[in-house]
Amino acid sequence: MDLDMHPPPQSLLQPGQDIQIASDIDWVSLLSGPSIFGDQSLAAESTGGAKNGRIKHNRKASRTNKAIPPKISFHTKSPDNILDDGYRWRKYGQKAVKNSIHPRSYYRCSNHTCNVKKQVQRLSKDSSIVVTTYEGIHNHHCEMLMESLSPLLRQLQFLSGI
DNA sequence: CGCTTTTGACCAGCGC
DNA sequence: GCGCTGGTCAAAAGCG
Repeated sequence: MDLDMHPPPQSLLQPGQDIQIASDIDWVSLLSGPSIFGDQSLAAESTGGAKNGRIKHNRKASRTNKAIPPKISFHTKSPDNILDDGYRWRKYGQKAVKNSIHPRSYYRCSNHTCNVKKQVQRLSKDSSIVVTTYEGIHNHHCEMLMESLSPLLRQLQFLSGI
């Protein structure tokens, strides 16, 4: 499998942060299908309809289907909501979610040509755990990321081979 | 001045 | 059909 994705490298984490790939991940389904946290809660790449003439994307396509971009979720033990993964993110929304006292934040890659999104939410059970879900693949490189990515990438490739 | 964050409104999907 | 929910938009405000 080609692991062309860019999870947050550990070397970029702040001291005290403890990154942990979500437990019991089925890597195959994770990389090709719905999120491990449930399609309903985290799926919605292309959403849509129109708002005052605005064109939105087709949400149904993402719910029912098939062409879902890869999603990678991380559990990160950190006091900070923002996991510094080397990329620049622009926040475009925040929502209170059901069954959680913590709001979910929505970010997009600041690179205009890059369509990657991520969602950040704290676990209601354990406020110190931040769940970061990446959706899509960066179509550009980040030097800071690439420098430090190698060790984790090797680990991911190992895991994907299991 | 350009970029980011905040925040309320809007929309579609889903369950009933 | 209606209400709930999650995801997105976009204007305004904030910041360096």
